[in-house]
Amino acid sequence: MATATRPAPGGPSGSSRGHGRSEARERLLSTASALFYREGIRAVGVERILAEAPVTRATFYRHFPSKDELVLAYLRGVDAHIRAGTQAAIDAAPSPADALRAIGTAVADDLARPDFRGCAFLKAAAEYPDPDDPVRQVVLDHRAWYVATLTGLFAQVFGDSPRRGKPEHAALHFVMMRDGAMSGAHLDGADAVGAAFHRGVEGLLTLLH
Amino acid sequence: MATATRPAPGGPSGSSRGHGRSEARERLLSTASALFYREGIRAVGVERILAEAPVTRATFYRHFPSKDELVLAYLRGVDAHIRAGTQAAIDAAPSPADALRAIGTAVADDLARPDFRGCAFLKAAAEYPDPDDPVRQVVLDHRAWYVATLTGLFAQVFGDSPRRGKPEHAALHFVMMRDGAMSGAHLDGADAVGAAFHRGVEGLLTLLH
DNA sequence: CACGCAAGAGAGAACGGTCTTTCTACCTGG
DNA sequence: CCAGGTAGAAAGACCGTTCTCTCTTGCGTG
Repeated sequence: MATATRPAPGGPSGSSRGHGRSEARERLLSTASALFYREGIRAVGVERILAEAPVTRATFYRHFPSKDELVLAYLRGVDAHIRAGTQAAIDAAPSPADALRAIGTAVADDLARPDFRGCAFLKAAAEYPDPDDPVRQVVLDHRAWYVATLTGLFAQVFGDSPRRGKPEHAALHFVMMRDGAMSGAHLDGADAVGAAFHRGVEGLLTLLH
Repeated sequence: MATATRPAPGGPSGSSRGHGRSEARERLLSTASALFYREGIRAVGVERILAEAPVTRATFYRHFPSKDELVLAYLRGVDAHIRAGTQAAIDAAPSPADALRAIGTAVADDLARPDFRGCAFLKAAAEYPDPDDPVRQVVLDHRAWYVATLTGLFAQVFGDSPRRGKPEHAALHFVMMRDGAMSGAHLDGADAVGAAFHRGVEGLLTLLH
């Protein structure tokens, strides 16, 4: 009985046979995601992840061919999560303007979370400066989707009174404020930056109704 | 004559005796600064810096007790450079509003530089998540100075018509747009983001004259 | 003036640590 | 049986740091 610290050998969900998703894989990904986001990608070694998952080296490399692939899975997970939340906010909003307001509120709520540490994509891009890196591609895809979504919403808002500027300009302004709020909140204080972002979004919307 | 590849044994400036600044030290700092900014701090090893300076290991550790200290010198150099440029822009401007416009133009010019890779301080903060790290302190000092400077200028502008909001709010809004533009420019395209930032600053200024 | 010496800089070996990755061996449940 | 898990050793590369040795330069002293 030398195997003392073992976390439920069988696992709760029985069907962990398929190679797609398994209990160890999910533990691995969620633990790594939290560590990558909180302490940085390069700063977190495989050893740390294995210790906190907890999972052995062999299991890790059976599910992910390399650490880089785990990093990509982490970013793709954040991307999927944000896209789903944004789409839900749009579907629930009674008007395009309200959808934009809801997206802005979601950003402001993020800033106020106690474990908020900035935008996962901007941080990842800062750690991977090579433009050809697959990590950068995921970041760029996410941002392109975000700008396109905002542009579509602003275009609908502009449809009513098309004399206040271009939808692309409004979307870029929104993203610029979001990026700034996300980058500065945990440095200058979430409350003040959140309030500034809220005023900015409100100003952008009342400017063109 | 085995010493083939040597870069001017004596050096151009003779008085390299004082331990404060020397020719090798400046080469070291400028080379490291460029590498840190372009490829990231953690990603650049001492080996790379020594090879590109070029400088030997012994010389490096004679001038800097550790790589961390070199990183701090890099950030303090950027800080000093920006403070000097900003102060010069303020002194040259005929009015506080023009000073703010000049600071905005300086930011926009930065975005358009071909070697622009984002804000050195935001990137450094992303690579050093520990709030107690000396690197974070330099970043926080720089940002506090920046916000204070902008708040002072906006307060002077508000002095004429004090009914349009608080100077702190305007300064925070300016910084938020700057951070966003700095973070997104090399991802979404410097031209579009620079134009959005310019429109944002212009809007912020015409809103309260 | 000649000499010697301290100091800055070059060249390179080497140490201890950490990182990612690979490998072998054993156990368990359907 | 075998797929997926645990356990642990270990290879190979890289990183920051320390060390020893040599060369050159500038300056004060005898």
